[in-house]
Amino acid sequence: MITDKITESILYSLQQVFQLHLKRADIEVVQTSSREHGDYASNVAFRLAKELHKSPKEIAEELAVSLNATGGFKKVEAVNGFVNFYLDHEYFQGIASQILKEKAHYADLDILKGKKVQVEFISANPTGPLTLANGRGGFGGDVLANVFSKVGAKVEREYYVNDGGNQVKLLGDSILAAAGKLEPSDDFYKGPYIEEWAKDNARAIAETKDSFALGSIAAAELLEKKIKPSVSRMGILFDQWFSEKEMIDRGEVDEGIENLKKYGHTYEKDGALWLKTTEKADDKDRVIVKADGEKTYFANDIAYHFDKFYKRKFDLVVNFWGADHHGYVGRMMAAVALTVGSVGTLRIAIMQMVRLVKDGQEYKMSKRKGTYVTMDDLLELIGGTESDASDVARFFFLSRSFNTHMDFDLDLAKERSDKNPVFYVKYAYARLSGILRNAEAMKLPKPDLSLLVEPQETELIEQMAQLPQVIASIVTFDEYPVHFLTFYAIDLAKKFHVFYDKCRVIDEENLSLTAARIELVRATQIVLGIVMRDLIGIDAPEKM
RNA sequence: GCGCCCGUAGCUCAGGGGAUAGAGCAGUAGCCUUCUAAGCUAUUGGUCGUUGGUUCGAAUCCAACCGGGCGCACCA
Repeated sequence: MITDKITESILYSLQQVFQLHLKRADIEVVQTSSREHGDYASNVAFRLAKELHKSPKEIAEELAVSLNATGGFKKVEAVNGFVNFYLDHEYFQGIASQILKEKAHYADLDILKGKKVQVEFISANPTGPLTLANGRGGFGGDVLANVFSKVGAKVEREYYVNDGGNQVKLLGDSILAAAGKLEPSDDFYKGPYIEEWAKDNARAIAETKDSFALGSIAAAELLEKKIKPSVSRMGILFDQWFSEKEMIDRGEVDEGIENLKKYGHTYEKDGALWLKTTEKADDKDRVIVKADGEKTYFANDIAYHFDKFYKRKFDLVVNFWGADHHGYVGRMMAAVALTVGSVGTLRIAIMQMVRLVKDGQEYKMSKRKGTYVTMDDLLELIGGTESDASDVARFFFLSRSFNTHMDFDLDLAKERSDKNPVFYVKYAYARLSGILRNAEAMKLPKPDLSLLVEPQETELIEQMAQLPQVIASIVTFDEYPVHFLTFYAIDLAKKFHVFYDKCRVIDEENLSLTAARIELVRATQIVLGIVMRDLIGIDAPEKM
């Protein structure tokens, strides 16, 4: 990457001018926000002012002299203590030919090369349809998995199906209540799908002995007929649907508890079995076997994570959880820290809540009360083809940081097809493709990229040169900011639209320039294609 | 009470110690005999919740406070 090259040059000059031997990590080089400060800049002079007993201004100026002599840049300038680097056209032309050569492998990195990585997301209880909150986690997890692949990991997408706990019994009770065989309760799930199922399955209700068994039948059906189709509509393909119930039946929970006991991580108190999570920074110890002999959900979850790390040997596991479960993070991390050690790493990404706004008012969602908006509702509301609707939703959810409490305006969802920037990006791709179609039949000379010297051309290439950095920061930053991708896509589309406006590509009078610009268009199509299809996961249309 | 997250343009949101704080939408004024105007250009709009602190430099880091969301089970 270019920043590495600049860093090396700075290190060399520091050695020459000040006899300073620093490490790469000590030097910061960033892309400038404005062209008048060059292409890249470093603040190294500020950092060294104290140590060298000189003003940043002086240091920067001396460095600039040295860098101009030795660095191989078009120009290096010292401005008020900043050292600004100007790159020459050859650098940008080089990036363009690199993209043309590497094609879909452009910006492939090896940060997680060969690592076995799992992303577990959505994992909504099979007691009802997917909601908007599931949409946020769904798209986020799917895209993070894409990014992991791009940096060399072997990735698996997993949906944890909670089909073994009390919520299944609750589902059974809810159905019995809907069928009039049980007193209704506030705790029960409500919603049209409960009523429907109760009506369509009178026989099963009559014949099935207990509510857990009944709930199991309903849960299995909800999973197949509601959840899986929604997931597929969202364009998500899971490698694994991991059943909690089957894990329990295999005896993994009992095995896990025995191991916890064996290694001294537990103790008994008040008739219950406790895990010493406080040893790993949890607020309090947690019960894993209740006084009545029942295992807690936490016990199952520990076994589940044993399965991930010991049975399936993932190096890195990322769980996507809603903010309403953030209180659970401490004990889960503690349990893994206590038992997994350096075998693997667990990371938990927390999605903040999605707040629905309807007619300017907050619309309260509750699965229990049956007031919620499903992913299917949303996709239908957005309209258009199924794949368009999914792309709009995907792009919208991915345009916010996970930390942001999102407002989702349902009234706007309908119009969003015109206003969502996803179409801006798609239009850029369609334009690129159109130009290439129009040029297909032309007889062009061998392209000479050194003809690409217009500022719009350089800026377009520079934007493409950023992609590796963007991808690297997503996997490096703690919160996995996949929303960088949608912002990047918009920026790239913008640079292209500007180029399109200022630089005519197909020009019968100037075939050599046409040939060079066609190459640039090809490169842009490659990069935008990577971002849209391989990373964000939306369709890149050749025509609109 | 304790913990996590948020407070930035009229609205929805970016901004992970640097130069003049940005984008989309909304508003205003322009640009189609030329590769797709789903586009481009110009422009209006800000006490970055408040007050202190750290720093050469703070929207960004720290502390306190004010607002808002979500959690604090031998539920899942």
